[in-house]
Amino acid sequence: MRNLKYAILGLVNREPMTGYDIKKAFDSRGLTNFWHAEHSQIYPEMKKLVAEGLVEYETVIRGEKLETKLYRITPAGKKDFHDWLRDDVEIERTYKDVFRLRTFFNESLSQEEYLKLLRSQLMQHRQKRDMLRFYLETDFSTLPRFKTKQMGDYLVLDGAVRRETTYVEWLEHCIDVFENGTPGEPVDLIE
Amino acid sequence: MRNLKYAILGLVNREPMTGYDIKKAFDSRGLTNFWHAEHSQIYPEMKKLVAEGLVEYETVIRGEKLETKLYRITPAGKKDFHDWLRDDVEIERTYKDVFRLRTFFNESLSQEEYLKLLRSQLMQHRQKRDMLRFYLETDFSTLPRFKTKQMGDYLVLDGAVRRETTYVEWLEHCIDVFENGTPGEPVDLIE
DNA sequence: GAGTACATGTAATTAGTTACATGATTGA
DNA sequence: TCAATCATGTAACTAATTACATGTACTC
Repeated sequence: MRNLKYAILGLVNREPMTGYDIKKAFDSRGLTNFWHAEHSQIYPEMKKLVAEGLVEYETVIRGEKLETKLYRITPAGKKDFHDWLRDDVEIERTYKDVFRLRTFFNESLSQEEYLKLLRSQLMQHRQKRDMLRFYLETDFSTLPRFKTKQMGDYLVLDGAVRRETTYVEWLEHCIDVFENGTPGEPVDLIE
Repeated sequence: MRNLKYAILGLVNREPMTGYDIKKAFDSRGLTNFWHAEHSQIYPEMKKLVAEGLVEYETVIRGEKLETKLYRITPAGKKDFHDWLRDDVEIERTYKDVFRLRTFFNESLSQEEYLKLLRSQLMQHRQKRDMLRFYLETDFSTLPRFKTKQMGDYLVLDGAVRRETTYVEWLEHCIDVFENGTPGEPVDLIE
C-alpha cells in the first residue's frame, strides 16, 4: 500500500525537509495520533523515493561541516501524491487495538484484576484526552482557513479528541458493568 | 510484542481449535474489528507455539481422509497467556488510520474532491455502525454473565459501536466545516 | 458435477521495530 | 564541558500481506 511513502511525500510536499525533520513531524502532536515511523524506516524510504524520481535532495551544510540532505518533491512526486490523495478507498475492516484484545479475553481474569487494568487505561486515556483538548482549544480557538495546512491539523486533532473521548466513555462503561452491572439489569455473579 | 501469539493462545484457551477455526475467528464479527491475521501468518505461528510447548495438537480425520490438526493449550501456554493478559501496559501513542492521514493533507485537494471522499467514507462508516448496532441489539439484549466469553464479546462489540458512532460524527463535522464553515465563525474562503 | 467451504501449507515481498553505530552543533 | 538535540545511516529481527500451491468434504 506504500502508506509511508505517501505520508512522507505529503510532508515534503508542504515544504522541503530533512529526514530528521520528517521524523520530528511523525513525533509531533498532530501526526503521531494516526501515523508514525522510526528513522530507520524513513532514511531507506527517502533513498527509494529518490531512486523513483519522486523527491530530490540538495546537500546543505549546517554550521561548520555537518552535511544534511534537504529533500524536495519533484513534479512526478506531486502527481503521484495527488493521485493517492484523491483515491476513494474502502474503510479498513480492522483497527488493531491490543487492549480491546485483552478485553475480549477478560473472562480469564478475576474481576478485580481486570478492573485494575481498566482503571489504569482510563487514567491514561483521560490524560491524553485532556492534553488533546488543551491543544485544540489553544491552537484552534477560531476555525482555520480552507486550503491551509492548519485546516488539516485542526480536523485530525478534532478527530483525535473525539476518539479519546469515546475511548474514555467506553472504559467508563466497562468499569460500570464490572462494578455495578447494568442499571435495572440484575447480573449473575458467578465466582 | 508477539500479539498474534497471545490472540491465538486466547482463542485456543477458550476451546481446542484448528488453524482454520482460528482464521474464521479472526474474520468473525467480534474479533475482526480489532484484530486480524491471514492463514499464512497463522499456520507458521502454530508451529512456533508447538515448538515453544505452549500448544499441542492431535491429528483428527474429518470424513474419509482429510487430516486436520486440533490444537489445544498446554499448562505452560495457559500460564504464558495469563501473564500477558494481566500485564498492565501503556496505551498506544499511534492508532494508524490512512483516512486521517489523507485528511491531514486535504489542503492539496479542492474542496469538492475532498468532500467527495468524506461523503464516501461517511456512507461506509454509517453502514458499519448500523450493522454493529444491529449485532449488539440482537445478540446482547440482556447483559451477559461475568466470567463468560459472551461478556468479552459484548464489551468489545459495544466498543466497536462507540468507535464507529464517533467516526461518523467526526466525518459529519468535517463535512459540515467544508460545506458551511462553523456556525457563527465566518470562514475565509480562499479560491 | 459443480461450486463452496474446509483444510494446510510455503514463498516472496513489504512494513515495522529494536539495536547498533557514528559524529556535529548548540546552549546552559 | 556536558548534555541535549541535530543528523544519518545499517543490521537484525519481527510482523504482515499477497501470491502460489494443493487437496478433501459437503451440499445443491
